[in-house]
Amino acid sequence: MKLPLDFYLRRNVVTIAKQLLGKGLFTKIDGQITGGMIVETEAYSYKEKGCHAHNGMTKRNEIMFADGGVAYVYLCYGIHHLFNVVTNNKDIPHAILVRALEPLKGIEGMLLRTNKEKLDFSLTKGPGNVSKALGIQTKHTGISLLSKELYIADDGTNYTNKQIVASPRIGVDYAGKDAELKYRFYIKGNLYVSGKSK
DNA sequence: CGACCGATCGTCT
DNA sequence: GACGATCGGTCGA
Repeated sequence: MKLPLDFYLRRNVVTIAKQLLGKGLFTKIDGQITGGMIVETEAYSYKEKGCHAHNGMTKRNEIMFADGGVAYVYLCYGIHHLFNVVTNNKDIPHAILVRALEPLKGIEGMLLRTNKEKLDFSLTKGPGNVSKALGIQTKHTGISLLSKELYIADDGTNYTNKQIVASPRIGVDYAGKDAELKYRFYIKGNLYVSGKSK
């Protein structure tokens, strides 16, 4: 079952970021489904400096100002396509960066996209790797998360606060004080969470 | 291990 | 013209 639109339209981006843990993120490209379970997310709100939309709308972040339930994909460092979930209602730019998955489906296809020989933790660990493995690119910006090509599924898995770790976000030093916000969430002990042993 | 570095380009100032 | 919501490799201790 795909997550319903209502899921994304709620106000509290932190709540949604936590609830996305355990959900399935999949793409269907050229008839092949690839994807896995979300194990790590980061919340971004226009109210804090870490967020691309903090200083208002630009060409790049325009889609964050749309109603939730769509994808925001942008190019980072000229190399990596980073995938975000847009949440909240029109004109209230919130987004959730998906930082890591546990591979579930189409592993062969994901290995091909990433030029890997066999499955290891690096396949879908880290936001750049997630997008590469699933074939997500900036052209997918604006696509509905209930679409056929790109969607988030709910198999009923929910994690409790006890199983979720909150920590500061990665790579947002430029946000000053807001870099300290514990807006990064991951499933405790999951081996695909970024930043641990390779 | 940790620190550093190169790749690579669209976006914003 | 500078700089990333990154990654993987290399180098030195």
